[in-house]
Amino acid sequence: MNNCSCIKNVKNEVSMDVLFELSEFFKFFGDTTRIRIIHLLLSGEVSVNDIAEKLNLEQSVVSHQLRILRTANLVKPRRDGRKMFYSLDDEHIGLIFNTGLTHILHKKGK
Amino acid sequence: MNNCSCIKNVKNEVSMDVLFELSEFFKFFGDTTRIRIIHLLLSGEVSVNDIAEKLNLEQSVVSHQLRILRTANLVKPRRDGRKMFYSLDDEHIGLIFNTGLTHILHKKGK
DNA sequence: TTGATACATGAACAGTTATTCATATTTTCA
DNA sequence: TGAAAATATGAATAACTGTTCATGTATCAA
Repeated sequence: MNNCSCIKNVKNEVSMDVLFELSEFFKFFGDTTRIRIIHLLLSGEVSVNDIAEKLNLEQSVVSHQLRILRTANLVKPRRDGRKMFYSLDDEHIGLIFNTGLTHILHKKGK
Repeated sequence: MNNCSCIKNVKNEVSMDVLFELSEFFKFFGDTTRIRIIHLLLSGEVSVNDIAEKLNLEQSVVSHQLRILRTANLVKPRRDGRKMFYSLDDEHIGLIFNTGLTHILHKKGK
């Protein structure tokens, strides 16, 4: 056998780096404001002001959270005049959202 | 039409309560220690001391995090003598873990 | 250019949370 | 019963995070 660490990446083995990134990734979904924004963007792109109005949040709060989501490449901006439209930037986001949602609804169901 | 709030639960509509619970739920995955514990338990039940040893964590840290996961019904304990074996308590946990993992690996892939 | 609109950002504050250390509880075995 | 092993818990601390408030930047229209 070989005890080189390169060989260690067998099936089901996940490096600590990946586990760290994974927890960092889930953190983005672990905030009410962000999850509400993500949920809203699931149905298409929305401007910053519209997000704030529809979610009844201050514009500053929305901008701050959008910056976090944008830095993480979860949302992407598009400028149109003075407005900024944000939309989800990753195909996985909806999947993860719905997987969690299914869990919650299933739990409430019984 | 009927404006009773009961009728409001149309497709794609999620109440703020559920969105709040959803974010609370994702928080459990948003910590490195907990995600490492969850990952370890994916392959079966493990005792507290074994978790601490395999993850190189203090026993106290593991117990504290296990309590959080236990309170949230994400893990369940089983006593055997003086040992406590913990295992995942919900079929969805592995699914959510893997959905996130797929995202991370896919992101690193390109 | 000036004013107004839309958005971004920085600093400060408050609330939350994970870890550490000490100690308590539970079970087994001599 | 007493000691040891395995785990749980409480309090304190330090670090992190979201919101607020004030202000800065960019774009358009007159």
